[in-house]
Amino acid sequence: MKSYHHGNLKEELIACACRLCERDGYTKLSIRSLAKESGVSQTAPYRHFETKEALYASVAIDGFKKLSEACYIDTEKKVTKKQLIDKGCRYIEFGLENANTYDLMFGTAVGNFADYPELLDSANKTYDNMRSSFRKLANDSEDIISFKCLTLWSMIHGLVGIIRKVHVVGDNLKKPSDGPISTGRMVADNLEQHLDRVISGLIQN
Amino acid sequence: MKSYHHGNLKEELIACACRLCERDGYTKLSIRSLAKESGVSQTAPYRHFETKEALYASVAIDGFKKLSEACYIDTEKKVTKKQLIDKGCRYIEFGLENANTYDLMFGTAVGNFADYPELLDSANKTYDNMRSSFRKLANDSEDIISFKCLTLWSMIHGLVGIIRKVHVVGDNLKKPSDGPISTGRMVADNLEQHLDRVISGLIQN
DNA sequence: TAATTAATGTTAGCAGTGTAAACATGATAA
DNA sequence: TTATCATGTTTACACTGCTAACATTAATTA
Repeated sequence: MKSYHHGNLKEELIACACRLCERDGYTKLSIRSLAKESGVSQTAPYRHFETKEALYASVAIDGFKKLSEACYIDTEKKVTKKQLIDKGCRYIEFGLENANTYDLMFGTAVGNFADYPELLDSANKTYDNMRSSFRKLANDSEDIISFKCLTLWSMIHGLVGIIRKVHVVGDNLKKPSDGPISTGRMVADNLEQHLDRVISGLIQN
Repeated sequence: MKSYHHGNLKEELIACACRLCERDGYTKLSIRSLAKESGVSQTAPYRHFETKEALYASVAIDGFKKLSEACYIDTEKKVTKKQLIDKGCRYIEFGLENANTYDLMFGTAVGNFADYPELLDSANKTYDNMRSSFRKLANDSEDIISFKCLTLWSMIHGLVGIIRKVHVVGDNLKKPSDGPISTGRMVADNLEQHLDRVISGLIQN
């Protein structure tokens, strides 16, 4: 016989939300279905999340922690170009393999990260590690580090978006020899080489 | 006295949807509110759009046309580096000034562009003009053109996303000297210079 | 021109949503 | 032991996308 109090509802809701968000996309997620999945009444989640956005924030936090982990570089030790290329690859792989979660993290589901300090913190940590990597890689001024870091970040972030869009499109298209489809596939299939070229260019300048 | 038939409902719905999507974000848009705005019954829009996604597609088509126009380069004539930098700037400006529409265009609101041939077409045209620009700028192989084009596209697409996220975050934060906030602002404020560096690197290699 | 059909509108209704208010239960602190 | 407070439930409201059945008018055809 189950007790009136769940005991571990918040964690279970987050875990469940993470799973469903990734499976169906965050737009398909409803608080009610989530409650049902956890065997609890429709409005029970509101004891743990003020709004749906707060629930999204929790899922995003989990996502940023996993992303950070997936592409972490130990910046105490020496950092090599190869490591940075690898970091970029793993970032992009995360974005492609956790596409729906990635949307949640970088889309407009959570309007303002500052409303959720832990989210802001976990997002910043992801960026900080990339920045530290650049700082360790070459003896540049802070301005140059900013430039290089944002260039790479925008590149890999953009690649995630573009490759996905292009793949989705490509699946139902007689592919033109010239359009974004073949290009997207090409880059996705040669990710490491592509990043090598970009990062090499960045390091030299 | 107004007639039973509206006469121009589809166009009015699209125009209205474009306006509301940009103002409030596409998630806030409802078919019902749209119908009310156009002075027509709740379900009248279903005579012109099978689903809400189809309506989104129409808004996205309009967005891609405007984006294409905003950063068009005449690739019949000679193309200069300066023009390409300018193209990138105007692309990013479009993304920032029409942020909500841009989300709709590049997010998951429309699952598969191939379901809406006109959308696929207008999206491809945007890309094609950038590709043609690169082709005109230097005498590279098609593979190299693909590489350069996708690099730049990902960069500017990524910049739109990152700058926005960073700005939203930044507005409510004691800015750390090291985090993404100051970086994002810096780049947004020096967009032309930033793009110059990236594109110059691309052209030389 | 008259009759028929197709396009475009309306009304009513279903199942689902986020969220607030009032109430119930039971763990924890006084 | 009792009072409080966190956490659960029930009920309800206003909203959503979408379907089915019906109404009106424009377009097509006999």
